[in-house]
Amino acid sequence: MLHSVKNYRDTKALSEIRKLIQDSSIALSHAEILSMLNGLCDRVTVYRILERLVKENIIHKIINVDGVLKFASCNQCKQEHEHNHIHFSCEKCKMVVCLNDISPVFQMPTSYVIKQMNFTVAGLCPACA
Amino acid sequence: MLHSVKNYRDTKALSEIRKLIQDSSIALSHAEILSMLNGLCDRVTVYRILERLVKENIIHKIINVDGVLKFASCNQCKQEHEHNHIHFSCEKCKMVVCLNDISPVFQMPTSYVIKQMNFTVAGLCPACA
DNA sequence: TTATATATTGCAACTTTGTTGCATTCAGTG
DNA sequence: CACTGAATGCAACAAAGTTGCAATATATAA
Ligand SMILES: [Mn+2]
Ligand SMILES: [Mn+2]
Ligand SMILES: [Zn+2]
Ligand SMILES: [Zn+2]
Repeated sequence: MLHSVKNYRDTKALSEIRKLIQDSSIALSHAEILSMLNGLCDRVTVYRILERLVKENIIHKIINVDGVLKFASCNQCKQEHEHNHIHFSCEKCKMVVCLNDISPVFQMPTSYVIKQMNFTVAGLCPACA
Repeated sequence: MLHSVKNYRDTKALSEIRKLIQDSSIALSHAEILSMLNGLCDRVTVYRILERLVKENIIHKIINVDGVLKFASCNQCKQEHEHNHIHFSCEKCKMVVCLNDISPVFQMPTSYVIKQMNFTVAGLCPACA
């Protein structure tokens, strides 16, 4: 399934980055991932691998309220990213976590076509409150 | 009320930027504001004025799904920013609008302290759909 | 009106984040 | 092993945002 559309190749950097994100309980930024890799690959490669993992629906992007981009594993996403859940961002320890089972309910005017959503709530996490 | 805490001064750039944002039906980015000012002031000054207007609860920041930062007038914000409404972002014409009367309903675990929210829905606006 | 204090600005320099082109390397296949 | 093109590293670039400091302009007092 990973190599369905294009002839993707399994590289050391790819599997390492995927493992980092999947094993993390919180969402990670490009900078955090790069430093955790300890020089395994170039920063441009990290950008390209993240872009690829997003395209393959293995991870998803989270834009934080402070503008920092973070990445987390996808849980229910199959054909398309389905991110109707809330992302919580701690203002103190800066961690970002997916609250996969909390989906806000709202009613849009019918004239709008919805393609993606990003719900971010910021404040203090249980550890910092 | 503008000069309550600090001795703020009323400058040409400040009033011009405030007017631009208040007269706009859609949220504006730093770059958009800068170009609309037509060389009235330096780009650093725009950053500083936007920061100040946010601090004074006159405008609020919107982080778009594509990571672009936009600014819009505050409607109901008094002491603190109260942004429980949805921001819609059109993927085609790139406009961002506050849907002030659409507030998502959701239930957070009690262990989290909520300080701010950012709800962005992207897709096609009525004009582009 | 003029003088004064300091808030605000412009400019240069810098950082961070993200992108692109191209030569080189390496994973997958026969 | 040899071949093909996907993946990588590197340099160069662009956009966005920050900081320090000297110069300027606003509010207020004299
Ligand atoms: Mn998520
Ligand atoms: Mn808004
Ligand atoms: Zn925390
Ligand atoms: Zn549109």
